[in-house]
Amino acid sequence: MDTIALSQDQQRLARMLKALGNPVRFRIIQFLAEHQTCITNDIVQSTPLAQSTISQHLKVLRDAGLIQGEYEGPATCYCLDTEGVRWLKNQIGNWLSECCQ
Amino acid sequence: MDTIALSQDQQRLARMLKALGNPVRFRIIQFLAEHQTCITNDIVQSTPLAQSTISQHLKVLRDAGLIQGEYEGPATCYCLDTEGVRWLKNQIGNWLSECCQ
DNA sequence: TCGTTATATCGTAATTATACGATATAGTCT
DNA sequence: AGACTATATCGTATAATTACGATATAACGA
Repeated sequence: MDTIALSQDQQRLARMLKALGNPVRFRIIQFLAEHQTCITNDIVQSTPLAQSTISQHLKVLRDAGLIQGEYEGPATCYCLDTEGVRWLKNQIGNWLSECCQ
Repeated sequence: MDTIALSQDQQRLARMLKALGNPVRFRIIQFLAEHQTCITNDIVQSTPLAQSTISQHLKVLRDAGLIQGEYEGPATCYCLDTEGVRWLKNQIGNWLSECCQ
């Protein structure tokens, strides 16, 4: 599957899906959806995992374009990347439309 | 994230997303969508990967409920699990509907 | 029954992901 | 400047994934 590569969009989509495929990251997205916006520590507090671990997961989600983070004083304020999430939902919505409804 | 576990549906969803997050498996799904139905060897031929590798990927997709396979003589005939794909598309469609469109 | 064909599974090596503690960085307040 | 707070990054151990070749399984035809 190296010769028959994915398109740019498909690569982006696969990247997002992979990011979401991890249960911890999936929960982080849910958490952000419920809380609109919050700092890293809020997310850390909601889990039994170490701060460094969560920070790592946040990076993956950020790189995938699913969340955004901006500095607020010493903290980082995270929220969903609604643009990215919408794009993802759109892609999946149109995906395999010929065969699966 | 062990204490605050995912629901049954969310686990199933995450499992599907993880399966699709791999570029090889993503291409297999595309291939099946284009060819409707085909045997393992057709998929193997379309890639530079070994037969055993593809077989392994097919198992992951099958376990995730994204494809179905049934024996046709010595071969296995694969096709999309339209039920599963539709469920996935539905889940993503309704997902985060409050915040993202 | 004995090949032949098509897959699945096994054993295993190499890579990637996941988790942690320790440390670095950067803003804030005194 | 110095202490405090919140995060990110580094180094590293462990686990999971991905790939391969070799082998097992199961149907089919001579």
